[in-house]
Amino acid sequence: MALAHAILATLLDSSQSGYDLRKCFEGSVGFFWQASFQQIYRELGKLEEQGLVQSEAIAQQGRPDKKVFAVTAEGEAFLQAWIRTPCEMAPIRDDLLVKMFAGFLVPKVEMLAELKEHRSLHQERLAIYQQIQRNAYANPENLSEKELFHYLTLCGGIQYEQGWLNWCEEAISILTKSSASSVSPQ
Amino acid sequence: MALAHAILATLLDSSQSGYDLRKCFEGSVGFFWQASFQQIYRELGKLEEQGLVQSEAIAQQGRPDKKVFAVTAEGEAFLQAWIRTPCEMAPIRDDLLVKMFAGFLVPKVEMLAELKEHRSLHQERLAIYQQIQRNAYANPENLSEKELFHYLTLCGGIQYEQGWLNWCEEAISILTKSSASSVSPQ
DNA sequence: ACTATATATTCAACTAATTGATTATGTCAA
DNA sequence: TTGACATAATCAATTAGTTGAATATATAGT
Repeated sequence: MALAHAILATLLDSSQSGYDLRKCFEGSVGFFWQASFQQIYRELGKLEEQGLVQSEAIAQQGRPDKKVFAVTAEGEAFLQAWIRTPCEMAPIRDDLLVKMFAGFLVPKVEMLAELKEHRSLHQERLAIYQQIQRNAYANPENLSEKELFHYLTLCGGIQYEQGWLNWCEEAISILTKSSASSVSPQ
Repeated sequence: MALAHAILATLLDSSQSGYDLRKCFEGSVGFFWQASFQQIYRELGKLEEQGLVQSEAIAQQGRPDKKVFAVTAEGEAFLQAWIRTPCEMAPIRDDLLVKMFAGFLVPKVEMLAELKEHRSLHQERLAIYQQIQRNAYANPENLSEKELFHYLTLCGGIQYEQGWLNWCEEAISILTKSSASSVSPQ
């Protein structure tokens, strides 16, 4: 279970509200973890109970009040201890691959359409990550400790998307060739 | 929720017991889905209730009896319908990337050790997949419909592992360079 | 005035996944 | 003959994740 740790790691970068965290998780932090706001609020509650984060109510003009969460010393120690314990490889659980495994059940054109859709989704995502790379990490040699690790995380997201993109291209190419020479089932 | 669909797709390939399914999920089918045997048995129970699979008790000599599950016509239609509905990209949730994001909390040598461990894990996995590729799919041009789709799934696993491997190499290289010139904390 | 969007949080119900144990039978090796 | 391992299945408890809704305030556009 790493949602708690992902939240701590994000808050360590900058203290913020659950709402802002959620935006991080669908934005820049999304290349290593994703979570809904219900999950985030629930987890923040638990973390506060355990004393790993603490909140401060901030009154705002023209907007609802917000609770800004910050990592405590215990929270940092907890995160550090977790980082030091070895972890397993993340298991693959991908709907599109399951579909592909039984793809002979539908006409090839339909599988091709889904593959092309995913290709463009991964292309978009990759383009976003590469833009972050160009804008924020123009010369990786001169980064601070913290920035360097954030940069490595971004690189992970890029490799991941690149991998999927390669596969989409490969699968489209193979399926296109084979459907040119044979008739698809219904 | 694609566990049910992953089970149906696997059973469609060959009818088998929950125990055998579990072995598939940690073996060759593992490049698109992973599940524990508790999950599999529970899901098989549900699928049987819904009439999507049916079981036959097989008495064995020298071993406990087993229940072999087969996909019904309804099960196949159900799977086909699911394949035809578009799906989203799989979200990334990777412990190692979370660790990396807050990697500045521990000495670089420790992060490097973890990265090297994961590099070898991904290398091993990739080697297994590539061996399957060489053994079972020596010339992808002459595959049957079904085999072709299974082959594409394998390609997905290969690209995935290759992507992580690339990242491990990249991260190790960058961290090694930077730790040569600076002292680690802690 | 009405609608949509954005900020900010929470509740309730449900489904999925993990962890750990339990119950059988049989084989093989020390 | 004891222990380790493989086959085969299930139960109970807990944790994690999803879905859908509700509440409240403010801004911008039609």
